[in-house]
Amino acid sequence: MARPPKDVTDAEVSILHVLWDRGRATVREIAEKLYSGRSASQQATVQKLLERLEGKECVVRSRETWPHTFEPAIDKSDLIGRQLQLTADKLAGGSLQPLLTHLVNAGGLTADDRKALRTLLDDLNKENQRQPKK
Amino acid sequence: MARPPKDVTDAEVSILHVLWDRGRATVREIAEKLYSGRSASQQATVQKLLERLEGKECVVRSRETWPHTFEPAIDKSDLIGRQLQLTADKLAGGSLQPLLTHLVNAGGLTADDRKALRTLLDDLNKENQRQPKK
DNA sequence: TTGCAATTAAGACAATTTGTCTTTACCCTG
DNA sequence: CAGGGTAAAGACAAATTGTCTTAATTGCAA
Repeated sequence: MARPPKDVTDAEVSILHVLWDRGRATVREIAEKLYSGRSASQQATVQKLLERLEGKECVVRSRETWPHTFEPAIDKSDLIGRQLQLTADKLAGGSLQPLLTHLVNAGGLTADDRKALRTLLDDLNKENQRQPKK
Repeated sequence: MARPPKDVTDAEVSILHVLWDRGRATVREIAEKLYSGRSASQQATVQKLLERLEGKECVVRSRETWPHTFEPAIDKSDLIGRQLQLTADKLAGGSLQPLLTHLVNAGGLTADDRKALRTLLDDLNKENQRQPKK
């Protein structure tokens, strides 16, 4: 019945992609980009989606400007992380490790990718030494 | 055709978890496990969810037995992979790499996670050595 | 064999989600 | 102040989701 507040929907993500690209945009600009048109109803759709994104605190609306301008309030990488955690909660008891395993095994990593990953791990370990467990 | 298998809902996943644990189960067993009860309606709910899972080809029903028994038709890791690909499609242009990057450098990993990842990388390197490309 | 209790099948149901659109009120600039 | 563009509010249908009801089947025990 009551579905847990699902994350950001597809249409909303498409809006976010425009904002991530431009940094800031008006309803009209977004509508032109997404629908290659600006009929009243299309703009209203964008307006509604932005309103919902605002409610989810994924965009910030500047009401001082006219027309209002919108900025993303969340990074693409944050959204990726959120989505990954959702997947982990749903399928792996909340642990991200199984996702990692899958990505490394099936992610099509090149030798260079693996090398870079290893370096990253080394850095993380170093950092962890300096700041041991709390 | 090869229409991407539809997404699996939360209630459906909880059914799959039971099946992954037991390997095979009847409606009644699943209902008892999930709802700690076996009222008619609860079993009907499980029945319906299994029917939908069957439609999504996520479980196999054995109609020769009575009552019917059900087996998972998809691994947990397959489902994880499917979900990861969905996330990649939605947020990373279909590439899994950004998800990996995020997992590694966004700090969600424990020391054990990192250790496990390092082992994974070792295995990949070993495998790669057998087929050297210079 | 019959009758019963469990199981299956079919589908009704409300609550929610989602993307879209309509309507109305609002703000600016010419 | 008039008009076009914009915002706000919300209506809308279609689809989803989890649950439940009813009816038809099944296998077993009496």
